[in-house]
Amino acid sequence: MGPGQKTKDKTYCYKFPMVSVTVDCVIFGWDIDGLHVLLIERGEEPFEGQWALPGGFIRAGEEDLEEAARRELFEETGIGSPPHLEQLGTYGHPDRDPREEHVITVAYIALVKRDEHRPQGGTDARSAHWIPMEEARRKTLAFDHDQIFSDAVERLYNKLRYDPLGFKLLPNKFPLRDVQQLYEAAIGFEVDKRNFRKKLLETGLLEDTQEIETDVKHRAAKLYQFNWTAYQKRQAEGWKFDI
Amino acid sequence: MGPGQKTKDKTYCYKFPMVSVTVDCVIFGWDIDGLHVLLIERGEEPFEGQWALPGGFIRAGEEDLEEAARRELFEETGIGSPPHLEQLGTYGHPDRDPREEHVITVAYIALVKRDEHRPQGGTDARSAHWIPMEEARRKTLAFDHDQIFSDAVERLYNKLRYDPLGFKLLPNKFPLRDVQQLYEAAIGFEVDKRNFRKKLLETGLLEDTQEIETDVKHRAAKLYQFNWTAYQKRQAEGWKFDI
DNA sequence: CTATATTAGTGTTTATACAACACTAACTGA
DNA sequence: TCAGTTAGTGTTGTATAAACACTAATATAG
Repeated sequence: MGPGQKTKDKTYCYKFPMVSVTVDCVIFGWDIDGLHVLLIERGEEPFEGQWALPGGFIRAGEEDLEEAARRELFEETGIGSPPHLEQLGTYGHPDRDPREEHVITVAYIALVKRDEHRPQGGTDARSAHWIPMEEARRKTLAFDHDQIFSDAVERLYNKLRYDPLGFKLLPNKFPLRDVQQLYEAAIGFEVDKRNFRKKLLETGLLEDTQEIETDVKHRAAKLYQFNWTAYQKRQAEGWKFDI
Repeated sequence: MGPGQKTKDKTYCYKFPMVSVTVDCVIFGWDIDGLHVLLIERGEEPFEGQWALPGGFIRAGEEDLEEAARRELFEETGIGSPPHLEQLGTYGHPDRDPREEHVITVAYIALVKRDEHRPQGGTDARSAHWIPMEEARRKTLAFDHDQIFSDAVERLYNKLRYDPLGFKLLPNKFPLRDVQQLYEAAIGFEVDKRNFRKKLLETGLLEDTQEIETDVKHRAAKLYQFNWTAYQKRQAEGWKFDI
């Protein structure tokens, strides 16, 4: 298994048939009216015109998988370092791409804050849009992206329970109501306000910023922020977040 | 990005540099004296003579990733359909393989039962051995296999708590003591026998086989078996295993 | 065959965590 | 000033988890 030989006509040759490797991103963003996911309308075949997850081929020999995901994310959202990025899994059925070659994809989950995202048209004649979760679930996505998307949603929903991941979707300063709404959207049912706030606050990781909401048509709520450094310290001592 | 062109001198040519894709398996087996992992001694460069996880290149265009893992597992252990096989993650740093090309690997975790495994020498002039966990942890493995191995151990240990995965490492019929020992080995501390047995039995998923141990130098314990079909039914109703 | 050693097997009590529940306070806008 | 809307706050019952020690069965050695 030798390295690819570059020939005169700019092709790369190998002793065995190779697979192509892409990186696809499931980018979640929390907005005023719920959880959204970033989808693109494909500008080229296959699946031209259909909705898909943003992604692209990795640059062999040049970048790590996570670097490729970060690059992809930047191209679509303008966000260089997302608050959260994790590998979801790798999908490699030989027929998952209708083109002749075998294309496997490494899927990543990215979370971005609604107050950091600068809306941005995609490159490559494909346009990126924030799609509300319910709407996204109803769409049929290109390739096996339906599978990837539903795996990502499941992972996100489970992980919210034992990882303070959710705060990475919120602005830096937020009212407790927003936290509750995010969790309720995630787990799919409503929870008791008093119990939820009690549990949140008794972690000791939420700091009262002494500020309150503005531009609101009723009593303004206090704004809190999540203390990430304290969380890391606690985590290092073996403490587990659980909500 | 066109498919590879096969030329007369048996090479496959592409317009872009490609990455090679391998599948590596972390195969766990529970034996009379604890948890073991299957490692091979590499028979060829790079890292000749060093310990490594079993693995190999995938057959582009022919097989799915899981198929490749299953094939690899069969070659090493003779086990065709492992009781458990799951994807761990994909590792793709451009320099993780000292050879010139970019090799990414999709890592799998496999669990096999001690009473099903037929010990088997590996192929390719490399020999496979069951290594006790403590010993394996002390070894320096080839490539980035130390990282993969420790990620696998962490995943296994966490997952045992909320998935009856552990029973896939035990023989079909087992005394409750063995279950407790497995869990204690996994979580790293001892638990109370009465509480453990109570919790285990009140799931209703363990059936008394009416048999007892033999060849034991003291009072023989009852043998139980895990009712997988009942478990699947309960799981479908939303019930969660938790021990 | 008796004594000793080894592991199997069994309930209760206490502490802790979770779940259910309803009102007053603050602010906005008509 | 009144009506509408959301913020904010404790207690009590219930379920789950944790702590704890003895008797029963069998093997083996003397």
